[in-house]
Amino acid sequence: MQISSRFTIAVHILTCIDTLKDEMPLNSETIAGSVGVNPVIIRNLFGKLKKAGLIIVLRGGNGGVTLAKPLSEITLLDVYRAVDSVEDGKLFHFHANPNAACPVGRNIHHVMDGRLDEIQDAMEEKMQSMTLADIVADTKRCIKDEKQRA
Amino acid sequence: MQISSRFTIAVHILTCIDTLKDEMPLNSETIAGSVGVNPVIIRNLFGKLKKAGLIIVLRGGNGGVTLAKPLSEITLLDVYRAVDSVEDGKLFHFHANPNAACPVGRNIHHVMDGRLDEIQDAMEEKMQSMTLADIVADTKRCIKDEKQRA
DNA sequence: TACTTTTGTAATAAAGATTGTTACATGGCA
DNA sequence: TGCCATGTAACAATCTTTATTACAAAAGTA
Repeated sequence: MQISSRFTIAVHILTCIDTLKDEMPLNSETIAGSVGVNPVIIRNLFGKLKKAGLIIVLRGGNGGVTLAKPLSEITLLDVYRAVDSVEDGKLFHFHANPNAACPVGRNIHHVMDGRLDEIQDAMEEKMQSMTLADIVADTKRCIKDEKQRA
Repeated sequence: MQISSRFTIAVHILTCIDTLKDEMPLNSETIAGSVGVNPVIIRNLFGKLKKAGLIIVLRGGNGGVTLAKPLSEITLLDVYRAVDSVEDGKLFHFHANPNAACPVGRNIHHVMDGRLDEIQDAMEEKMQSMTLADIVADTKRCIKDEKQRA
């Protein structure tokens, strides 16, 4: 199955915070409007991103969300891990009951584990090489291009 | 969410075919016994692996399954793709309704798509570098070690 | 203090995928 | 004609995701 949209939504949230901070109040309601989901989904992700130290969230009038660190210090891997994109941090679901009475059944887990980790590492290293600063820079460039065309 | 156990089960199946071919009849029943799932799960995977040209499946008495090509020519990526490990071949689930009325909402998909593809490519390249011959060699070594210890 | 706004979170439901299981038709060989 | 194994349909159980309502808790303001 696919990796949860929590990940792309979280990137969307962080991009909004930096890109729209001078244009509108940044709360779960307005961001939900941009993402196209229920505000509670956003508030739950606020909780995870806050716990990971990526954002600061305040309650009450004039509350809302701000970044806790520079965009250049937030990698896609940080976001991916913050929102529990996969169960227990493991990308692959290994079948649970291989038969220990079979020579293959009792060894396959051990033989595959290292390789599955290598594959996951390759993916996570690529994620670590990309920062939110890259994403936001591209987004702002797109917006500027739109204005020029208009 | 995690990648379906169809992937690890399929690797288990192919490993059984080569490792146990002289020890027992290789049909959905015996392989299901090694994997620890219902034979119908195995038969459904037979269908996908067959369609991908990795195995040959015969019905009737003395039926069962054999490899369609050398293990060294089957990569983990081949198996991963054969069994539809992720929907539409896309690793990431992108939230479906970003708001086109928002500057971020109407650009985020385009900005992220290339990067998500890069991440997926990094993972798939690693998978392509590993063959079933590697897995089976390790498995046979484990089995030999077990016998020495006994 | 009372009011308003916004987060935090529980509870619930609907939809979708995975996995397990039974049942039976189909194909292929003796 | 039997026998055996695959192919597949049909269903159910479980789990995760996503959506939604409701309300308590916190924080600022009049």
